[in-house]
Amino acid sequence: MTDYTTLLKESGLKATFQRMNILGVVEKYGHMSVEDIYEEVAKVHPSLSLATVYKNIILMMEKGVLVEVPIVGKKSKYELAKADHMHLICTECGAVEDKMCLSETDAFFSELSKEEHFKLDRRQVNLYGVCQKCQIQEAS
Amino acid sequence: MTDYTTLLKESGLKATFQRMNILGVVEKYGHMSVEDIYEEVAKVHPSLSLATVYKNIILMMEKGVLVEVPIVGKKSKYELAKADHMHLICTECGAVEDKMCLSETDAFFSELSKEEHFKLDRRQVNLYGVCQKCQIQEAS
DNA sequence: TTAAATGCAAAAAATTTGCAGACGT
DNA sequence: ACGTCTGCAAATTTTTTGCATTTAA
Repeated sequence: MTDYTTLLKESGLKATFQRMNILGVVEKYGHMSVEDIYEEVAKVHPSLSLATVYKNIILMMEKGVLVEVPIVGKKSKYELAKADHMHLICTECGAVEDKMCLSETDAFFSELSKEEHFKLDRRQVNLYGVCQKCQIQEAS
Repeated sequence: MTDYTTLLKESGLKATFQRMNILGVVEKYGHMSVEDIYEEVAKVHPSLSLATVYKNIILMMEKGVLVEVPIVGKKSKYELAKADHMHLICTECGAVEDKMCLSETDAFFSELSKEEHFKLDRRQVNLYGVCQKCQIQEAS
């Protein structure tokens, strides 16, 4: 998906240059903090205001276009809303990688929720550790 | 466990009144934000400084006594370090409930990490939804 | 006794707000 | 043309820091 204009309009938002670019960099890099987004979009739009980034992240989250990924010990990152998935988070380099959710584990979570009379809405699975790249660098 | 003095000393920290009380309220309530902790401990120690709470949370996390629980759309909460577990988080009332990790799902995460050459250190499973109590209130 | 911890106040960082002008539809 | 959005600057909120004093061991 790359048609941000349609995505925004369907969400009841105007397709501004700033919003298109926010979505663009988030899709390109996968997971970005507020600062990350600001710095990256400012490259192509130097007059961008940080306040605009904040306002849009909040707005786009409300509209279900962006999703917050809170991370232990760091600032939250944001990603495009997409099919449920898990995150492998490298505690060395900070990289966040998406992994498909495992249908097996999802089944267990659904079942557990049912037992607990908990109306499950959203799962969040983050695995923290050291990615392959950082392991190799450490070894040398 | 209630012997915070031993816990702190074994972690190389002095057992101050402030620290004992921080651990006390965190254990009592389960999951608390920085502000929560400050307000609660200040009740028994009115001269408490918010800076002291911040400093101690950071220190106790470094020593592995406290653990951060980042939550979508809210400030992080903190809990006592304990056996790995998951969280059921109510998006209505904010309650956080601990649930034992499922050995079945853990096995899948370990296996996935191995496949990905990811050195898994810590799992974080948060299920967001509506707790039974809030469902009942909504119905009425 | 002495290194570590506290509390305060000030600084820094992060986020939010209000509003005038610009822009998308 | 209209209502929304942006950018700015100011206000708030959150978190960190430095330092003089106090405290646990």
